[in-house]
Amino acid sequence: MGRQPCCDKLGVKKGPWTVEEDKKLISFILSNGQCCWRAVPKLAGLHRCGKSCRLRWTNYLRPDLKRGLLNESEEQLVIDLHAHLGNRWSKIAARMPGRTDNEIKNHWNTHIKKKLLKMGIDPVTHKPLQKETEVEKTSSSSVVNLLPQTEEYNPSLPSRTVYTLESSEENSSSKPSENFQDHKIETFLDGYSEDEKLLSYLLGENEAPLVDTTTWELANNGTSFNRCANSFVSWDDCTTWLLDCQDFGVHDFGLDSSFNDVEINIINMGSK
DNA sequence: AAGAGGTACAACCGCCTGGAA
DNA sequence: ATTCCAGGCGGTTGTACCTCT
Repeated sequence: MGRQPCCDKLGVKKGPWTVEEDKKLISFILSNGQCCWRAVPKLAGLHRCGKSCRLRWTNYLRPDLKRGLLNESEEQLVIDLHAHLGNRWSKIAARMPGRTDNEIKNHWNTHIKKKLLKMGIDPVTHKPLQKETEVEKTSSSSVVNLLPQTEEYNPSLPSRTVYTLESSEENSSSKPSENFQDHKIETFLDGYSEDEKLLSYLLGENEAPLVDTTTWELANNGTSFNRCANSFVSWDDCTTWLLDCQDFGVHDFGLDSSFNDVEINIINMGSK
């Protein structure tokens, strides 16, 4: 007996979400909060699987998402977290407010993995690739000095992966030098200090204060829904339709003056 | 200008887990 | 103790977009 599908496959729409569908989903979540995803499509008037709705919300529509490419500091944090946690993207994402597991996973697979390989670092073990190391030994290149010096894994201490990523431009146009190495380490340490707090939670089972006030201050200062200004290119009119929220009920919740209040509402709903 | 190949990322699939009955 | 189910997770796929030739 096979597992029962999460929803009736017949009549369930697949593929990219339309603006109309997004509107419906947002409207529903704002009105009812996040509960019982299986019921959401029906109640929200969507011909989608509940799972699909949850994914769309958590990965794309949530107001606290940052959007846009990960910056250097974030990339570095991902690498460090990955060194400790492996492919546990949700755990990694939990340490990076505003980022989703899917986003981090995609970024890892498309950017970071390649960069590490290019640097002769095994993206799985975070150690120098065997082949590369041997080659480097014989060629006496200084690049070998830039390979990660990951400490022995110790559950009580966060180890550091001491290398930094270099851009492909850097990689292709400049030869490694001592200065370059220093710069890389400096860059890493700069980024690391910001992330020290988060990293301190890495190896313990105690959860970090994942959603801290700063995360939501982001929402409060009006930047959380500006994804169109960053990279949310598919919604040319994203602000327009948000302003049109009154058409689908935001009015009813006294949220028509400011979407930041809506976001705060979501926080409250989520914390219930 | 057009086709081929590469890249980025949204979305889907199927398995796993934990809680409720 | 067992079964069922919703939600969560990680791997993979599909496709739009970009770059190169």
